[in-house]
Amino acid sequence: MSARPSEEPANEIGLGGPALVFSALGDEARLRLMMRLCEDGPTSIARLTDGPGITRQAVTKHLNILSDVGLLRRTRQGRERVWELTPEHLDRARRYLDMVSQQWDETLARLKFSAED
Amino acid sequence: MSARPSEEPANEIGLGGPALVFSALGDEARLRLMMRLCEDGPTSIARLTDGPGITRQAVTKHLNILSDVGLLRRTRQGRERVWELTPEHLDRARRYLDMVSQQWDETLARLKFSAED
DNA sequence: CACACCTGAAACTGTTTGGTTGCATTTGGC
DNA sequence: GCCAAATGCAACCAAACAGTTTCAGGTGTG
Repeated sequence: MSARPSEEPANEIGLGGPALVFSALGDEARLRLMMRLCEDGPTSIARLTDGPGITRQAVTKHLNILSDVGLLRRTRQGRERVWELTPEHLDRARRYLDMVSQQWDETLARLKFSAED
Repeated sequence: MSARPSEEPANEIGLGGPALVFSALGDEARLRLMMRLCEDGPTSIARLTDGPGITRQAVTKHLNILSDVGLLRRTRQGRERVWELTPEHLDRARRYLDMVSQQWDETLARLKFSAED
C-alpha cells in the first residue's frame, strides 16, 4: 500500500484506481483471505482467523484494506460481522490487465512493421 | 512490496507468485512506467525519466522491482540499457484474476442454490 | 441479569518502501 | 586519449506497513 493519492475517488480511469487495487492484492495474507472468501462465501472474522499464526486483529486490518479499495463489503448478521466479495473492482483490475496486454500486442505489431520498413 | 517469502521461485501456482506481481503493480509510478513501456516499446532509462518530478535512480529502482517479478527485461543497446515488457507474468496475473472471478461466480451460484433448499 | 462470544479501536514496535544525494563505472564520439 | 552521456551502486532518511498487545464496547443465550 504505497500509492495513496490525496483525495481521489479510487474509481477513476487513471492510474490511482488500478494501482490501489493491485496494491491491496499484493499481499499473500490478503490474497489468502480473498481466496477463502471466494470459495466459502460470506464469512465472519472469527472463522477467517484460524489458518496460519495470524491474529484476529491482523485479519481485521487486512479486511479493512481490501474493503477500502472496494473489493469486499461487510454486513451484520446477528452478533457476527460477515464479509463478502464484491467483484466489481476486481473486474476493473482484470480489464486493466487486458487493456495493457492488448496495447502491448499492438505496439509489438507496430514496432515489427516499422522495423521491416 | 510486502509479501516476500523466503526463496520461492515466484512462478508457483500458490499465492506468492500472484502476490508478488500484484505488489509490483500496486504503485502508481510503476504503473505509469508500465504504460509508458507498453505504448512506446523498448525505452532507455534516460528517456523514461522526464514526466513528473522523479529522479533517474527512483526510476531505476522501480524498473528493477518490475524486473524482479518478471514483468520487464533489460537488454543492452550501445551505451544505453533498454527496458521492454515481458507479458508472460502479466498474463499469469490476468489468468489469476479470471480464476478468482470465475470461482466467485460458481460460489455465488452454489450459495443461491443451497439457499433455495 | 450475568456470562460467554464477537468485534472495534488505540498505542507501540520492527521492518519495508519510496525517494534522495553522492560517487564510481562504462560507453561512444571527437 | 579525452570528454560527455548513460548507467550502476551504496548509504541514508522519512513515511508507511504488518503485526502485536491491550482495553473497551456490543450482542446473543441461559
